[in-house]
Parts: sequence; structure tokens; C-alpha cells
Amino acid sequence: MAVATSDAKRRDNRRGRILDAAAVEFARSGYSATSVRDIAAAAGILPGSMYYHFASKEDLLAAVHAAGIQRIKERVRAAIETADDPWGRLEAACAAHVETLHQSKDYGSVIATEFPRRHSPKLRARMIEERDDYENVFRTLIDDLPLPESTSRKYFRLALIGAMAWSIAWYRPGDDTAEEIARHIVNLFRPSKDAG
Amino acid sequence: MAVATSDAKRRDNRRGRILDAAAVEFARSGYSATSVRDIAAAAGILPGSMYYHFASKEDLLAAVHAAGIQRIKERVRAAIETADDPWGRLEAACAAHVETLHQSKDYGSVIATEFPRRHSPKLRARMIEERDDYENVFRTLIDDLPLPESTSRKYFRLALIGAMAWSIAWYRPGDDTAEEIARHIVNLFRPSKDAG
DNA sequence: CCCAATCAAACAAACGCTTGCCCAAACCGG
DNA sequence: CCGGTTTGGGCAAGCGTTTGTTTGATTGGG
Repeated sequence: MAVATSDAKRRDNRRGRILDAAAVEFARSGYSATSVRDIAAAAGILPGSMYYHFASKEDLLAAVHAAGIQRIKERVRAAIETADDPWGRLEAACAAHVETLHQSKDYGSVIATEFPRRHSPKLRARMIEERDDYENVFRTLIDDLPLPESTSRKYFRLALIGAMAWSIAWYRPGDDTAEEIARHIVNLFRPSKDAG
Repeated sequence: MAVATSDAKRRDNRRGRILDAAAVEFARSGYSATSVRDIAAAAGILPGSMYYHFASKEDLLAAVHAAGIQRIKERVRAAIETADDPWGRLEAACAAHVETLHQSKDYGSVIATEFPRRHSPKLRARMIEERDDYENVFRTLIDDLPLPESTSRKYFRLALIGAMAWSIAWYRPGDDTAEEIARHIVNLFRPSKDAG
């Protein structure tokens, strides 16, 4: 049991290092512009060695995407617990979302950057499913908000997620923190602005 | 003069056909995943013939980007003229922006999809310059809005443009029209929601 | 001594790009 | 009008490189 765990841990470490390297490279250059050799070099292995752990480059992207969704979902879920009122919970969730998105060593920006449409049907379906599952967290949060009846909660969610995702296009280190960005964005969507 | 015009027209037509094809392919698959052979096939020429009109594949992207910015800027500028009040002008601008972004045969989605960071310094500088110039249109529009002092106009602009840009990630033909999407999004950003 | 894990090397295919050639239309002195 | 010349534009072919992937040998900890 202890041996099995150690084995699994080590395998995960190797696999994890490749996964980390792939996330960094995919985030920097995009999937198509990243070569298996780039990833291997960043992970400190030879290109062929990757294929012991992953069936293909596409499989690697799928793993990065799944891990990225899992992490951001965990962090957002944890952040929600720190607040009680609906708007506070949304703000906490957005702060965690933006923060995770901008950690370059993380998988976040791959999610905001790789469009499902551009990948094979199989991978596309997986990506959409995982994203929908994650976005349901926000769906619930937004359902709990006291909003005017005229406000479309669907567009609220899409616009909010879009505004946050787009931040990776303009954000530069040294700008505001992720928390400040999230607070500003949420405030824009708050009907009674004078409450902020 | 008439002959010269005809010559220029024909040259522009050839060049234009390659440009159109490149825009379509770049929009569908992204720059890196699009080959010169793909573009040539879509334009009905052989791969080598492209290099008579453009120095490189990167040059072709630069031309698509410049043309895309020019078109969307023209349309947004024209749309602004159709309204008088600040919020109406912003809504008209956003409708034109989203509409242009979603016309698949157009160059709009290349703008929202190709991140300057991922290209060579030279091209990156060009892209950023053109985008900034275009975004100044929105900067002016937003400056004219009557907003609470607590509202950051910078984040207003970034969030608004992000929300619209992200629509290419979720929009499917058959959904709402670009005008409806823009109206919904602008309403979300309007402080007095009951005015809509 | 075994077997999980990695390396070294190479594969075929696709890549961006270059070159040399060719045809048709435009040009222009006579 | 003519007919030689220029030239815009595309074709055919292939350059060297890089791509994702495979394979067979090798290694080292349990």
C-alpha cells in the first residue's frame, strides 16, 4: 500500500512535470505553435519520453485542460465559502477566478485561450463539457443575486466571464492585483453602484 | 486613368481574394494551425503564388489585422452617428462591433482571437498600435457617459470590450442577433437599469 | 534480475519559403 | 493597326527544416 502510493506519487511527479511544462508552453504560445520538443525541453526530458505518459499531444492538452478546470473550480468553490451575502460570494469567486487565470505557471490561461471549436470533435466535446460544469458554479451564484427582472442572468454570466477572460489580453504585471480587478468588474455589474 | 484604375482594381482583387481566404482560415483555425497551403487552396492559387503579393505568412496576418481594424472602425464610427444620447451612441457602437466580429467571412474574429503577445515583436507592436487606436473610439464614447464617480472608466472599457470579444467563444448561429447581444451587454453596464 | 521508465535515433509527413519558367495582356515605336 | 518587348501573376517543383510519432536499445532502483 505504502509502496503503491509511493509509486503512484512518483509517476504523478513525472507526469506532473510534463503537465506543468505543457501548461506553461501552451499558455505562452498556444497549442498549435507549441511543439512536443518545446514541452520536452521545458520538462527536461527527450521528446519521445513524453509518449510513455501521454498517448498524443492532443491527449496532453486534454489533461492540461482537465487539470486546469479542476484547480480553478476548487479554488473558486473554496473562495465562495468566505462570504455570506450573494454579491460578496460572487466577488470572492471572481477574485479567485481572475487570480487563477493569471498565475502563469498554472493552467488557467490555457482555458481562456484555447477555443474548443478549433480542436478535434472528441477533444472539443470534452472541453465544452468541463467548461459547462465549471460555469455552473457561476450560474448558481448569479441565480442567487437580487437582480432587476429586466436583467438577463444568462448574459450576466456570459459577459462577466468574458470580461474576466479578456483580462489576460490586457493585464500586465504591476497593474492592479487580481482581487482589485475582480472587485472593479463585479462593481460594474452591480445594479446599485452607490453601494460599493 | 481608367486603365490604371482597372489595373489597380484587378491587383486588389487578386490580393483581396488571398486576404479574404486568409481571414477565413485564420479565424477558423488560428494563425499557427493555418498553413500557407490551406490559404492558397481557399484562394484558388498555388502556395508559391502567395509570395508575389505578400512577403511572408506573418505579413499576411498583419494585412488581415490592419484591414480588420479598419473595417470595424469604419462601421463603428458610422453607427455612432445614428444616435444622439451617450448611451444610445455606445449601444450603437457595440452593436456594430459585435456584428462585425461575428461575420465569419470578415476579419473581425481574427482580431479577437490572435493575441499580440504570441507574435513577433514587430508584428506585436503593429497589432497593439492598431488596437489601441481603435479602442480610443470606445474611450471617447465612455468618457461621454454620465457615470457615478466611483465607476472606473478604464475597467468599464476593458470589461465591455472583453464581454463582447468573448461572445465569439459562445455564440452560435441561431442565437440572438448581434444587436440584441449588444443591447443586453450594454444594459448590464448601465447604472440605472430601470431606464432600459 | 526484472520491468518501469527513459534515451537515442529515425520515420514520414507537413511546414514556410524560394526558384526558374511560362503565358497572356499591356505597352509603344513605326 | 502592327508586332516585338515588357511585365504582372501564377505554375511546377523542390529546397531545408520542423512536425508528431514510433521503435529498439539501455538504464537503474526494488
